[in-house]
Amino acid sequence: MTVTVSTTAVAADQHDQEFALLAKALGHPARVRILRLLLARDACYCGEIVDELPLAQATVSQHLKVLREAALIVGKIEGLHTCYWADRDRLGELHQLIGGLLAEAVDVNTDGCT
Amino acid sequence: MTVTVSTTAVAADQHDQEFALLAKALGHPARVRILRLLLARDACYCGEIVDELPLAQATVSQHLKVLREAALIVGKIEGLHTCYWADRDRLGELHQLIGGLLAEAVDVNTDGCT
DNA sequence: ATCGTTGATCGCAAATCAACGATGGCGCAC
DNA sequence: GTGCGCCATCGTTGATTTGCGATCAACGAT
Repeated sequence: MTVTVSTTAVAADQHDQEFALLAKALGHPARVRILRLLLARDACYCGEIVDELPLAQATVSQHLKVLREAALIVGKIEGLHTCYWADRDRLGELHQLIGGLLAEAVDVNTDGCT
Repeated sequence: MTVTVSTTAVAADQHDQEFALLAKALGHPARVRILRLLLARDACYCGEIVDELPLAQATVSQHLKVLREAALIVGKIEGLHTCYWADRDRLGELHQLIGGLLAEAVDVNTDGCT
């Protein structure tokens, strides 16, 4: 087991990695749109998502894959259709990560340059 | 002035655009690291950031540019040095955007597929 | 005026991403 | 079995990103 003494540089790096991974997955409007759609609808079929977006089926599938790899959404084959839904907790993780950043040293914001 | 009636599709698109823009800027570990560094230190010179990262000066400068373009950080030339600091409010915007997403329809999370 | 320092920018190479048509697997209907 | 609809994946194209050395502009010091 690794020592969990403090915010080691290594641990922080992994933090950054995780943060970046999540942020990157949401770094494209189409993917934000898809996630919003899934959050609003609780769950829906891939076809509905394709219908909703001005993109080819292959492209949407690609975006879904990126979101899946970031674990922001889950897909389950259901006979003919594939059902997708958002993992709210996973998005919550990103929310918390940012919250953690914002909490770091909240004090004077005036320019301490000079 | 535009009508602010409801969450128009167009407005939502702009929302997604903004969301993606911010997320994309944070979609690289080095940039997360830089932002963390600036948040922790309130403000610091470019050189210090370069020293802190295992990257060449040109690369760091490039990352700083991306963060600047996303308005997540601010840079001010100060004689020889350039002083950078984080815009906490801007990061807060992303935080809120995610919060807004999470708020959308918080109910049954069981699979409504079948 | 000529350095040395700082940091932004240019230009290049490698890697990755975005979008799409085409293909293929899989399940259902016949 | 054959055919069809759904969707993941492959392969290709063009655009963007990443990382870096080299260069350049601005500035302070000599």
